Amino acid sequence: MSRSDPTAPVIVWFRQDLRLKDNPALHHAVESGKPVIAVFVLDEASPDVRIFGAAQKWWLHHSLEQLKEALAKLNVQLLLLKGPAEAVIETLRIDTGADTIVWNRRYGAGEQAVDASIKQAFADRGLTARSFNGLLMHEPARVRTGSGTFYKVYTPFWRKFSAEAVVRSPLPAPAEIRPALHKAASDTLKDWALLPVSPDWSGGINAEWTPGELGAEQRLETFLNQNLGAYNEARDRPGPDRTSKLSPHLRFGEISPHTLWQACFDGRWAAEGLAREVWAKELVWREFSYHLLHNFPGLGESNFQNKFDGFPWRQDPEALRLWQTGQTGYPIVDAGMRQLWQTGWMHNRVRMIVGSFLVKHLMIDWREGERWFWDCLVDGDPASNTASWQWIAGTGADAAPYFRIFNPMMQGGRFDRTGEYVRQYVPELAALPDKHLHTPWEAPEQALLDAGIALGETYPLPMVDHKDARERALGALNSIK
DNA sequence: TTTTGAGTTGTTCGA
DNA sequence: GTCGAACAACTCAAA
Repeated sequence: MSRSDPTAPVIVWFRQDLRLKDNPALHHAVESGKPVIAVFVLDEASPDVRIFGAAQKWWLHHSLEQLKEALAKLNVQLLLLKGPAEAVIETLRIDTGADTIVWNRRYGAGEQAVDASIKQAFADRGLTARSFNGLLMHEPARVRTGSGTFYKVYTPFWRKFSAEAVVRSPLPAPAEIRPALHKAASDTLKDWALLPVSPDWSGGINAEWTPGELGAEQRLETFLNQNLGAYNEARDRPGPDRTSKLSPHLRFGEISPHTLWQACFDGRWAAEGLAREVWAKELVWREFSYHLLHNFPGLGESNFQNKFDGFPWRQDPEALRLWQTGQTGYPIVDAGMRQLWQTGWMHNRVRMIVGSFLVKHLMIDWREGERWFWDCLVDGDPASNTASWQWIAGTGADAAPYFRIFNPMMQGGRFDRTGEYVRQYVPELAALPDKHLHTPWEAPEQALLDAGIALGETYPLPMVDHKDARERALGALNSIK
């Protein structure tokens, strides 16, 4: 049992929970009546800890700025410290005389090892370290099948999740916080240089997003008012985008899944039951990804199905580069990759199309795709990104059947029929009529001329033939059966 | 223990 | 154009 000195401060360690509302660790600290120290640690030094991708760093900068401001209004300074978390926290503990630390749990293997080590260090000194669940609606270790194993298939996981319905009401933001008096030093955001310079590629991202708790709430409100009602039918079309676009806010914990779950079933917003259920299922997909990550810690590095360990991935840096830069010659693929580059985000339907293209058409290792997404996505999530790449690659849990190879022309025609999406992100094709937009290489010469397109010059020819690539992939997949 | 039904998101081919 | 079957066989999860 730990002693508790009411005058000794409590450290609130912010991580993937950059918010004041529905923050269990913060809530607990405030309720304890102890003086509060708020800290965020930029840890790029502990072993096996995932380092933020470039787009996430942009987001993190702005999100921390918002959190810092919100805490300042409550007279609390957000300390910014850089270094291996265990050493940083230990120094902070000594400098401030804190006898307690609280945080909301995270689920990557390296991150959990750091947390366990800090917990132990506090316990060894008779001090208190308490963790809470703030990132997920369920604990990944707690949801179990009838036989006590973890779920590997989504649908039964979903059934179990909905049956248990353990979702709690969100906690309020603290009205006031008792700040701790201390002399601990803090870095500034500028010191961390999280924003891109020379070149500053953040213009498109800046225009698209408003990081921070307030931005998250606004995004949610817009979604509930405008798009929840037709979510089930509209969410699959990338242009115009009718998804919630809450993923980066969730990734940084600016809004809690409990808050979203409650909003999803709140009768104040008009929606059919089906629309609510479809959106709820998306929220639970995120939970499922964390369930997989927790129970299979190598999710980001190793094939979930180890029979893929012998798969003949191709090394092809030039093909990878064409995919990354949106120069494959398949308009829907290129539109997606350019949306990613410009805005730090890609519509989910298009993520599947470009993922399938990289893995099946180009036969490039899904880990290359995961890495690129991780660097470019503002919502790059250690669980969702890895689980989804494994899913599309067919290496994952509940994998797509091997013969499910997306046809970019067909997908484009079905989900971007009027070409709104392709025209926005591949403007060099904008003047092409709808019927040729997803197959410019089949357009009559005159149509190309009229549209000002010279294939191979102003827009590339397809880098691979669909039929050939499909057969190659099927053959390779056949070889590892 | 054994059995049984089912499994996010697709494509192609031939009638 | 639309439709249904074929594309494999396997693993999972619950009964």
